[in-house]
Amino acid sequence: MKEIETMSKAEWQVMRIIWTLGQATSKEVIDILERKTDWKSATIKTLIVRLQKKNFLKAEETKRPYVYKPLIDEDLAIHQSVNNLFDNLCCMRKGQAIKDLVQNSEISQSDISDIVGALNAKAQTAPEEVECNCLEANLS
Amino acid sequence: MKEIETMSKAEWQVMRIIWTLGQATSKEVIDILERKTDWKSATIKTLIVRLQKKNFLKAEETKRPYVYKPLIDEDLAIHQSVNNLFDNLCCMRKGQAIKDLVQNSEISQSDISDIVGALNAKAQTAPEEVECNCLEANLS
DNA sequence: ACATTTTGTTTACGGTTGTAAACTAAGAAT
DNA sequence: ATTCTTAGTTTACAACCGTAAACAAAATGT
Repeated sequence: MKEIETMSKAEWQVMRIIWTLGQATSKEVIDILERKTDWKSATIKTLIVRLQKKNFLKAEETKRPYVYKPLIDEDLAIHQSVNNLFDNLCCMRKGQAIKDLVQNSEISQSDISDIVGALNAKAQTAPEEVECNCLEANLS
Repeated sequence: MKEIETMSKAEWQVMRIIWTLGQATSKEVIDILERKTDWKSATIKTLIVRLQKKNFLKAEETKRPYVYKPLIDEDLAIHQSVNNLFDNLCCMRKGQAIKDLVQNSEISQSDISDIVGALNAKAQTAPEEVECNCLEANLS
């Protein structure tokens, strides 16, 4: 009884290639991943099949070789994954987790300005302290 | 051949309680999680056992009922999980992912300042653009 | 047309996770 | 001491995941 499909680590690698190329044949995906990883082509085929079953990819089957296209937007997928993970965290600690991410990620000047902008907006209504609700019955 | 143990979603819930309390008996954990979720006590016992096998928890077995204590620091666990997820992402998109997180998380005033501070430091050396390496053979 | 190569489909297998019952041992109550 | 209750251990089972071989169908080369 799973409500929302999630993407496994290996599946992410496949999707990234297809998102970046816009679309791709299995050969393209396999060539790239055989350079990035030590996966066998059979493994990569399995991942493509699973991504289709999960409705993250579709195959254009009008002619061979099939062309695979994403069915989910990359930014949406990122949004869902990241927020899904943050749901696990104590809300009191999310701020520091974000700071840690900032320090450990390469970020462009324009993204930095963007994030600062978002933070300034946030500061208008942000609380002095965020309460930990790890022991509360309450959802989230 | 798994190098680093990961914490599953359900296991996170257990750890959060024990981190917040500092230590806890199984009864305490079960009482709290039975209010937060619809898990049976048997399920929660299983999670506690698995967390011990993964070395995230240890039981103080000197007297009954056992007292369970965390073997991993909460901030370290968060750091590992979050960075592990971010490793899946196209590096070009991490900035926007962080912005999205900022917008969707409750963050305290002091954490906001902290993050802004980190961003300002980052801006000293940040590149104009971050290159996508989704198709590169290169690690990461 | 037939052999070979490429690409897609099916099957496989061990480990993890969500979910939990059953069993056992140790405390508590009478 | 015997029974009830609580807490810890063992077993279970289906879905998902990493990993891949085997098989089938289509395209390509000769």
